[in-house]
Amino acid sequence: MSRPASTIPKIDTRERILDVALELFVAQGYDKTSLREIAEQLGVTKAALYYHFASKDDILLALHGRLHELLRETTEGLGEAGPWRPGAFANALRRLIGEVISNEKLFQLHERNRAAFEKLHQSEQHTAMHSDLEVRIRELLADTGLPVRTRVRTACALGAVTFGIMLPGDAFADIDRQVLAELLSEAIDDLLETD
Amino acid sequence: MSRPASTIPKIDTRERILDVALELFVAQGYDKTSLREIAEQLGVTKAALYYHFASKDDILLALHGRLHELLRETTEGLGEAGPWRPGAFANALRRLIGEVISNEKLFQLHERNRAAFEKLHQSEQHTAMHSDLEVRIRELLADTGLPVRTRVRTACALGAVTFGIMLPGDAFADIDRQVLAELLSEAIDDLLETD
DNA sequence: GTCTATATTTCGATAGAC
DNA sequence: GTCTATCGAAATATAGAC
Repeated sequence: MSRPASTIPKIDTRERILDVALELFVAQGYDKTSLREIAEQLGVTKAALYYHFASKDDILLALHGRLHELLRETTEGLGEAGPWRPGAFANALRRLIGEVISNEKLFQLHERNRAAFEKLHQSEQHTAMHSDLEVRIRELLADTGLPVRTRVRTACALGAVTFGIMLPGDAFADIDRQVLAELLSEAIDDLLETD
Repeated sequence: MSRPASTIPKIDTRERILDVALELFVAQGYDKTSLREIAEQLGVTKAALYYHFASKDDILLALHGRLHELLRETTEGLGEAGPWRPGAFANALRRLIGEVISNEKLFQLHERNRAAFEKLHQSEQHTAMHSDLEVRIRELLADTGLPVRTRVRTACALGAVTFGIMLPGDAFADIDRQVLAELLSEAIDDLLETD
């Protein structure tokens, strides 16, 4: 423990802000959540948030960064350059299932606030902050050189994983996460490896 | 044409408002779209909107009604009472593909503004305005009497159709809608009729 | 049915004390 | 690092003339 006592933060307020914001953005939506609400639930005032973040968008951007980091670790070294082969996507998706399950909220944030992220995407110069995965999926779906069937089924597989974990909410509360992961992986197989 | 000339509306302004609102709500999101924007694109003022609708939420509710009507027509007589058997769901889903394709915007509205709809859902007393389809899907997913595999795959099939049509956006612009419908139907088969 | 105001509220953001 | 206080902008909604 070489850190001087004077610089120890309360308990990393910045991260606590992000945790609360994530919770509220998922539950109510980004736009319908005010900074006042976040601050109240945290026991501080709005102004305090502005010490840690430059703007409301900046909070959203930081949460986007969490996902970005997560995807980078998961997908790095999977395909070096150029567009992916469909097989590589299947592998990435399978590998991703576990991450989505153990970071449900983070993915829900993106699924349920697509409009907000798109606006962030175009206005800010957070260039090259796109996740590789996201870009490559787009490339794969739009690649007219691939069989149409492959492209459509790729989208289906993506939807299957997304809905299989996020749509049901409480409806799948009784299902073991490990079992769920295996069933989803199996579904991906059926969608992407039929000929 | 028995309608008296004096009661002929300009061109059914109410419907035109809904059309513009649908377009903007999908493109920018419900919260980020102001009534001023809707009015401007329509060539009228904000106040005019309030003649036709009681509130902004009321506009969203009317659009929800459009979908409700659509689903009612599509699913009526499919299963009379009680929860659905999985097979009945597969049929409903297959039947639904065409509707989703030819009413893309309407479904996108719901997919991209789930937060707004949920708030509408709980605050307003638009009780019993839930679509049968929606309720029954929930029942099916949460039915602990069914095999877990069936429940998970039901969610997958739903996601496959949703993402297959809505996620890609322009990426599938080159794909014929009829072909797309057949490929999705095929994917549903693979997901729901494997043993 | 549509207009010109205007009321009312809420929110994001800033300034400056502590 | 957090507070009080406030500004300015934008949005929803209303009142009343035409």
